Amino acid sequence: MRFIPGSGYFHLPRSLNDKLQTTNLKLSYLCPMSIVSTVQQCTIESLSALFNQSFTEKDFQVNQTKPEFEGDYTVVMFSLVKALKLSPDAIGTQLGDHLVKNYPQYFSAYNIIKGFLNLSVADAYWLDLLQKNHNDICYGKKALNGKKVMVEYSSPNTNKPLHLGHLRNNFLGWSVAEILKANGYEVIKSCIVNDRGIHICKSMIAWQQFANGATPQSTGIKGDHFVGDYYVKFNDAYKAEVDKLVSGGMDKAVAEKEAPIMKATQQMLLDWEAGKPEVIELWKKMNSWVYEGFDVTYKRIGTDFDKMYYESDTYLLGKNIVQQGMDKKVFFQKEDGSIWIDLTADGLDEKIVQRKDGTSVYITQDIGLALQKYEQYGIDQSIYVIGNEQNYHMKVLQLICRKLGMPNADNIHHLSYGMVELTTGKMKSREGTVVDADDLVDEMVATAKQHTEELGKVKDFSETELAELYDTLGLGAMKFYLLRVDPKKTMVFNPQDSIDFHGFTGPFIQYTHARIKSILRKVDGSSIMDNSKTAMNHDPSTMNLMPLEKELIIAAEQYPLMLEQACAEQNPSVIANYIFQLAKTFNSFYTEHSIANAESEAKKQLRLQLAIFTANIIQSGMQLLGIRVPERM
RNA sequence: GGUCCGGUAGCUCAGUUGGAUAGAGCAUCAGCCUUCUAAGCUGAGGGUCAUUGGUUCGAAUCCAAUCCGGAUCACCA
Repeated sequence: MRFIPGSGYFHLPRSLNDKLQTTNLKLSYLCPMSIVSTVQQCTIESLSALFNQSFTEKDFQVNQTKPEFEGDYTVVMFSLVKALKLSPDAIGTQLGDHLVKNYPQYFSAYNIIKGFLNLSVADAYWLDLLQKNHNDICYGKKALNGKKVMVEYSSPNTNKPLHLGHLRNNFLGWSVAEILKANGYEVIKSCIVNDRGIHICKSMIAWQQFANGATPQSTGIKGDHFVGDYYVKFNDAYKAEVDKLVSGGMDKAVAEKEAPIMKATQQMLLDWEAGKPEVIELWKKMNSWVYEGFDVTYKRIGTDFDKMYYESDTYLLGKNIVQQGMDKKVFFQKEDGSIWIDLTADGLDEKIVQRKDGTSVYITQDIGLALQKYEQYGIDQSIYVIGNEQNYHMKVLQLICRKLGMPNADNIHHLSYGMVELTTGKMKSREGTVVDADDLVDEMVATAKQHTEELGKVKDFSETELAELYDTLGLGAMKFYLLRVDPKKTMVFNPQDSIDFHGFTGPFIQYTHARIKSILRKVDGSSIMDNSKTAMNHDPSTMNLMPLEKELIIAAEQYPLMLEQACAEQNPSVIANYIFQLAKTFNSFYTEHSIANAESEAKKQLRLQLAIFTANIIQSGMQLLGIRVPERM
């Protein structure tokens, strides 16, 4: 899963070069290799020349040099000591000499401190990199690789509106899909809607009993919230009925089954499965209300899908698979007729795959849908963005698929993300502590409005421009807040932190972008084009990079690697952390050095290129997180 | 109880294919706007990397045990 550096065009083995002639992968090799890979390759070649021994990039470590030492990248000597039978410093001296002598285009100097070989990368290398890439809006992205991936995410229930937990799922799924695209994969974003079942019937029954024909239109309530309200009403009524039965002397467990509203709900589920027209009609009507509401929310938060699956269509899938499993003796039948799989040998339990009444359970549907996805799209990988509470379920799903010998079994991947908790603990719908998605978006946008008005920098904006800016900032803050944390970890949602627009936040990065754009507006665009090459080429003496200039190029150089790492780990937080680091570096640079009024024309062109490079990467990286960046703010 | 995941600064999080004195943001304190947007920059304080032992030139990172927290182990989805 981890990214392995070293796949650039530099010194490709002959066989691989030959391969490139005949495959469509050619383009992905056209991007220049990273400086880390360059250091590795040069080190390998130097070691071979010096000591006549062959090493691979795994035999030694290349790190970025710590700021307190002179140099840019560091080769750690210790792991070579055994093979070469020399002291770390002796190896370092020979290697450093050889590298600087034989690769002057890459290395300008070296020093050795306690077994660490610190290499200074030649300014010419950085300048070349800057000139070649600063204007490339596709910098770091890869050409199509012919692989197809499906990312299933969001997966809402049609009985209640989206909440904070769904937001993490939506942002994560969307972002991972975009990151995969940027790395050359063809991606199908899909969504399975849980639109049937007992929980859906609960809100239907409650509406029948309490609504008196009210609709979202008649009440002015957004459709998903409207239906969600009846789901709550069901639970209130149900609890009241159970309490009444219990106080009448009934056992609680019995009361929970005997409560009239629950019995009515169960009957409704049977009627639904039997296709009873008035139940189907009500179901369609209420679901359509929910979808109207979801559409508004999805559009607002920027979620989209290429393929929708509905559980009402897929819940019967997998039935024939049960029969196949019986034939293959993967499943077995118990005396009561129910069908199971024994996973105890794999450290799990027995798992039911078909009820005694012949109906299929959740996991069976999932097996069927997994196969359908594969057959419909021929996908190479199938990613499920699902909370870690379902780790066990997904493990079982994959295991069953394997045992059934399904061709797609190994392509299933559970992108398991952690729950979002509140500072007060977990969200609990029963205690009313669930943070509603629509409310949260409104609050973030309102906060953006308030901050913007306080600062008063965009007083000339039109109403439309202002509304767009508030959306950009509010949603940017929210998405960044949820995506900056490693997906697999449980995270805490702190309302105060989430509406902070300073520091490690989306608006901080957006602000950096707006500042750059402000400079670029002030500098005549044509002068950039006309003067850049001539000025910079004619004045090499002023081209000695200052520390912050170099630091910024070094950071920018790492973007392609970050994209690969984010893809390999399916982890947008890699990009969030990186872009923040880049923006921070730019802000230090910005404070220290003037761009428009630089010391010389050459420096001005250099810094303009740096600013453009930074803005392009910020824009590109933020786009992969689903965050827009403003021209002004 | 079985399985899995986690424990790093007051708070929220980086850092984990083993590398130099463990980093950010928030909060606290001290500075910086007649010069490209101060939603910014600079600096200070703040750590038993849960605990103990092991592996080795070197451990927050790998291994073992323990403590603490969470998830899961439904004829629910």
